[in-house]
Amino acid sequence: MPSELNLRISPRTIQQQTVEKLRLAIFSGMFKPGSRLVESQLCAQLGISRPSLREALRSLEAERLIEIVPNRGPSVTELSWEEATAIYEVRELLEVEAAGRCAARIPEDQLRELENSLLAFEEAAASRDGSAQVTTAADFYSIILANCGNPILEEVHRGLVARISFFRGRSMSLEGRAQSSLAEMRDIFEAIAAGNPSAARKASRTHVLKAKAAAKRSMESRT
Amino acid sequence: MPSELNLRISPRTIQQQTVEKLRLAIFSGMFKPGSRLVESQLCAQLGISRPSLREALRSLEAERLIEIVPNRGPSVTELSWEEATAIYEVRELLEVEAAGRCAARIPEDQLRELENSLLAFEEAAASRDGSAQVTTAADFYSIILANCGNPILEEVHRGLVARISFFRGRSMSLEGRAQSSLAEMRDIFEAIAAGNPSAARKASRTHVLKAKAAAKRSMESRT
DNA sequence: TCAACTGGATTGTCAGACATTCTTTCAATT
DNA sequence: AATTGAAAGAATGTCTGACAATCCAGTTGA
Repeated sequence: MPSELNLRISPRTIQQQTVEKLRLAIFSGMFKPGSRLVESQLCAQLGISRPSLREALRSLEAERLIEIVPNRGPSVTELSWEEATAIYEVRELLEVEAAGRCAARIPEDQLRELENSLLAFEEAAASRDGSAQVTTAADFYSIILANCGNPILEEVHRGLVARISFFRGRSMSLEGRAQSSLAEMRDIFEAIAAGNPSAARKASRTHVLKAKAAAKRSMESRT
Repeated sequence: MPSELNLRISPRTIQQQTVEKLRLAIFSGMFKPGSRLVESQLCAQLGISRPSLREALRSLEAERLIEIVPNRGPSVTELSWEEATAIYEVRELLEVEAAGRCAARIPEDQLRELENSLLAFEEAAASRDGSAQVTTAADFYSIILANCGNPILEEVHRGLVARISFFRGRSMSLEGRAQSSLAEMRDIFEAIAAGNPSAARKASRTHVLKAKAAAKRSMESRT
């Protein structure tokens, strides 16, 4: 019996549920960047006590999704364009590597999953449902990162992408961005399906660079 | 006046101090990987209340330095060699990139700082003081990462290096490792001083790979 | 107009409490 | 003898309530 298999079933603690709910609230734009999070209000809304909430907030702080200034309390992290650029650059580094590795080692069934997620994004892109576009695109990357063979790469990437969720949401709603994004993702998929690492890397790099450019445009156009 | 300059002075909260103390305790090996951290004991030792401690623990959990299993409490994260390998690989990715960028843009005064830190490591290497070796080597990388022009790269790198502190401590005490490490770091320094990015990248890659190999040896030799 | 002040709101921190869950021990049964 | 089951003790998850320190905004006074 493989000793590494962890069969422990973890009860979902209030802290975990709170982190997840708040994270989603931030991703969905319910809490906008810069807005303050008042503890007493959140406690009431979530129906939990202050100690539990504060634990959850510390987790989110460590993820850099919120900032906690002593004696002023938590607020949703506001990313400057410089910081966002820095994140896109590191994301490029990681994602390109992951795409390359993925092309060399993805198993057949996962490749089909990847194709399905691409189709799902295609549908979302046609539907103009911004939220669905962001979600399905995220699924697509997830599969690539999950199959790159390096869980740390995956973990770090997820953390970074989470921090630019705000930009991703905006840029995806840019005129024509979803369609060109689809074309880029198709290129990535085909390179991976063909088992061609260098092509996958190239396509992936192109995609991230264009995503960054789109994010920048979306920032400049409507403040 | 530059509006980005944040002049706010933050009072150091108990939570922050606790995180720092516990982090140091883990780095120094005072709390060994896998060992349980009992809340009541830590509260007594640190002289703080349980809510404050638990907030600090959540921060450390998010940094992956400890793990908190529901109803079992926190324990110091125990890294398998596979996970450590994955971290070394991502570290390579980041550090190589940073060294390359650093070579192209480091200012004169920082270069001198880098040289000083190299000298400090040289001294530590001669002294056989393991703890000083780890510290001074970390300073050396810090300066490189701080001058790569990408704060996110720096941040992610710091987080990863923190997680393999245990391995670093062990491998540095390996016979002759400090000396060869010194030679590798000198190569990196010279490439950066010469403003030669590709040489810096190459030297940096060599260094990380050898560090990984040394860590592996140290794991195999003594349990 | 500007500076100082004051009051309310919010956070940082603590103490204490209790139900739930885990761990260990020990007895009982097969 | 080995395994199962029960019980006690310890540790965690969570809540309530409290209070001092700090921040913020609006008011007052110069």
